[in-house]
Amino acid sequence: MFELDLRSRKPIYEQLVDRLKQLIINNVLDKDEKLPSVRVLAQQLSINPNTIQKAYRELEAQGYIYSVKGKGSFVNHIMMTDNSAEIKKVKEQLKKQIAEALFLGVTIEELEKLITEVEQSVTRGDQDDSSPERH
Amino acid sequence: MFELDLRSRKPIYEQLVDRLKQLIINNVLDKDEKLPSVRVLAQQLSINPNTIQKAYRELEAQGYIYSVKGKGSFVNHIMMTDNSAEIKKVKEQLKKQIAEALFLGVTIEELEKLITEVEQSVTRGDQDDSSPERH
DNA sequence: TTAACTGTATTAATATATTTAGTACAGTTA
DNA sequence: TAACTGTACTAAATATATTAATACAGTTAA
Repeated sequence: MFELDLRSRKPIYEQLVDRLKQLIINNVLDKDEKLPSVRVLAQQLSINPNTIQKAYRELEAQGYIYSVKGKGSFVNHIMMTDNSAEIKKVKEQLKKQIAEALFLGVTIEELEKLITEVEQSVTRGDQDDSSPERH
Repeated sequence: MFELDLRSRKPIYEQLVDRLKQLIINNVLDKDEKLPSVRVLAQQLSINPNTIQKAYRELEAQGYIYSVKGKGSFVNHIMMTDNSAEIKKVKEQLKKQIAEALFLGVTIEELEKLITEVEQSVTRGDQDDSSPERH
């Protein structure tokens, strides 16, 4: 499904969270799409199932996925969840990164170009009303 | 000088790096301004000098400060260093954060407003030609 | 020159965080 | 029923961060 850097200073479960977020954000994974089970993904990546579970738990806490016992873990309809806390976080982080970029010599024009690029690369995923029952 | 969260999941030395970067980026610390010595800052913050040293080493590697044995550590003229690698990093990080923000519902207008806000908050520091000798 | 400062390096011990391993339980699906 | 799913828990192993103590070399000012 994707590659990990087992030698990275960044914990594996964090890499997993980041990578899965990317896939969800860029609509590579559709709404309600089933993620690999913790055991299957663990085997594919040759890491412990507990590590996958930790990543999935974090993604669920942040509202990106939801899990149903016995069924699996699925991509969430993000708008259904309260993500105001996440928005605040990402905005604060963005301000720091923007300040750093400006300091390093990146121009405002370049920053605006980045926004345009990202916005165009994010293709909208179609809506789909058939969702797994959540209990 | 500033406060740290010793209970945070984020390592102390990383908090130090981030905080000092902020101060440098926002011109709270002027070019060639002397930072507290590793021992003094360690005492002020009640942490080990080695942890300060680790943060300073990282800041030096990223080009934000330079250190002279026997003299001290000083804020760098960032433009004198090759920061293209740092620029590439921060741009990549920004793209991820922008994608996440858009996904969470932040509008492009809000993103552009963020840039304006940051740009206005960063007051330009005056140039100063008297620098410590680097050897 | 001396005393007190500076950065830097190294080793060892400790503390904390991450990952693995193994097991168990409950719900789902065919 | 058999094989899947998420979830929880404890224990052990591993990796990382932090502290502690010491040492060495360059700088500064008395």
